[in-house]
Amino acid sequence: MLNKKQLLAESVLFKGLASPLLQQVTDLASTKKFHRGESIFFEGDEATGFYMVGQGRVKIFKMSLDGKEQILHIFGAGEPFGEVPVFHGNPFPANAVSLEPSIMLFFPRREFIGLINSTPSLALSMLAVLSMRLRRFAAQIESLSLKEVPARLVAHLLYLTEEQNNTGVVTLEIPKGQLASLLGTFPETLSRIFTKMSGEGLIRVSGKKIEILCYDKLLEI
Amino acid sequence: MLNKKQLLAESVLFKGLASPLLQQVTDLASTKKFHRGESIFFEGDEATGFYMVGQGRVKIFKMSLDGKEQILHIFGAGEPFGEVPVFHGNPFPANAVSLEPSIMLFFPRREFIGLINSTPSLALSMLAVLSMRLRRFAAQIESLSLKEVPARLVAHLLYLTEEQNNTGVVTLEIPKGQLASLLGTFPETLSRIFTKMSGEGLIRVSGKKIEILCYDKLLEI
DNA sequence: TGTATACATTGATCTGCGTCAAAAAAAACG
DNA sequence: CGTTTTTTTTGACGCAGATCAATGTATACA
Repeated sequence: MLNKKQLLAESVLFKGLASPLLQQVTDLASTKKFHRGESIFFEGDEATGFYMVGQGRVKIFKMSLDGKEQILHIFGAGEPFGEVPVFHGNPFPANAVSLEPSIMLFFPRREFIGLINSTPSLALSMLAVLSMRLRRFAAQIESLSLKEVPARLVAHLLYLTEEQNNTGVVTLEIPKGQLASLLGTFPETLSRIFTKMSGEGLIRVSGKKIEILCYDKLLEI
Repeated sequence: MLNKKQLLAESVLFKGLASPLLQQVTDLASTKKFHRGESIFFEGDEATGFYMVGQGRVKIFKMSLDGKEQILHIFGAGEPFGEVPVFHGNPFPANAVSLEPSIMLFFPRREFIGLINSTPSLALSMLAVLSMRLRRFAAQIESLSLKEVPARLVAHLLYLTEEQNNTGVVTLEIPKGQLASLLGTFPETLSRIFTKMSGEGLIRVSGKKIEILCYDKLLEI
């Protein structure tokens, strides 16, 4: 089972909230299970509230007419998603599917806005979350239009090393095909780049483990 | 001269604010003039507050090491910019330069946060603004990675037609080279696409005026 | 443990568009 | 107005990476 209150207390959004308020938030959230590959919402759906990952992972993505997808985010436990339409009333701007068996918390729009109205610190947390996302998006746009694919891959690997605060070995938490979509390219291209970089002795790939061999050379890309 | 209070009263951010509060906001904002091409802030600068366009236009953009630029936004009168770092404390994530002789209003961070703390409706307006931007960014990312340049141009033209709620003739408010950067491409490429589409009888270009000749065919792209 | 499904790699080909160069057109400005 | 500066257009060329097709390798699930 999932300890809702503890999860919420540790999330960016509700961290530092006074205990009675936290209880209020906890009561507000309903939970729902999703299995791997199941859709949570679609682009264009009316948004009656937003979600937070309780357990598992979600992928947020856009889709073109001919079925190509571009991943916008991948979120894990404690991260809110689908909050954007809550504040301007439009429908969801992208799709969400569960990447694995997951539990999602759902916060109904109207009640949540009420809560924000009476809790300035919550409003500020939410502003911080949205600001951080805008930052990431700006970086992603920069990346897509100013860098070529190898550079995007390197940036992502370095980002992962930092996130997994570690020793030169990063673990991909998504299949390589999905990573390709996240980087705005295709599985074939990504695969070729992996082999090329391995050949040059920059990295060593084995399954989902990637070893960073030559940190300096990577930075040059 | 610029009527600060009236401008603010009509801006998305402060619209609907009670008069005494509006006065408070007005007093908070200092004004500064910029001439065409002048920088307002740089990526990486510490952010002590945010801005709003009083008069003129700003371009918000990222720059690669070798000098290529990708425009993220172009803002006109009444639109706030540089608000993102206010809420998470990091430096500015992009550059801002004035596109023409402009007047900018500046809101110091600390005081503004204080104001939000005591004005829930202001917090909600700000949340709405940030949400809208996230939406646009998501669309831009989709566009960059899933569509080719002609499709991006068409999308932009249709967006302009709507914004200028009019009769099949849109006016570009920026030079074509800048438009290229906004679309994530280069002046040469954009120029070629314009000639091609003119040749096909889809549009008619003369200077900054673009006439939409065949609405339906454009939609197919 | 075998079989089905998803994921990954490799090769061959094609093309959109970035890049360099240079001229023409338009706009800015004294 | 004429001159300078900026913007736009045209041409030739090359390459990163998308696309098609086929095979090899993990992973799931009965």
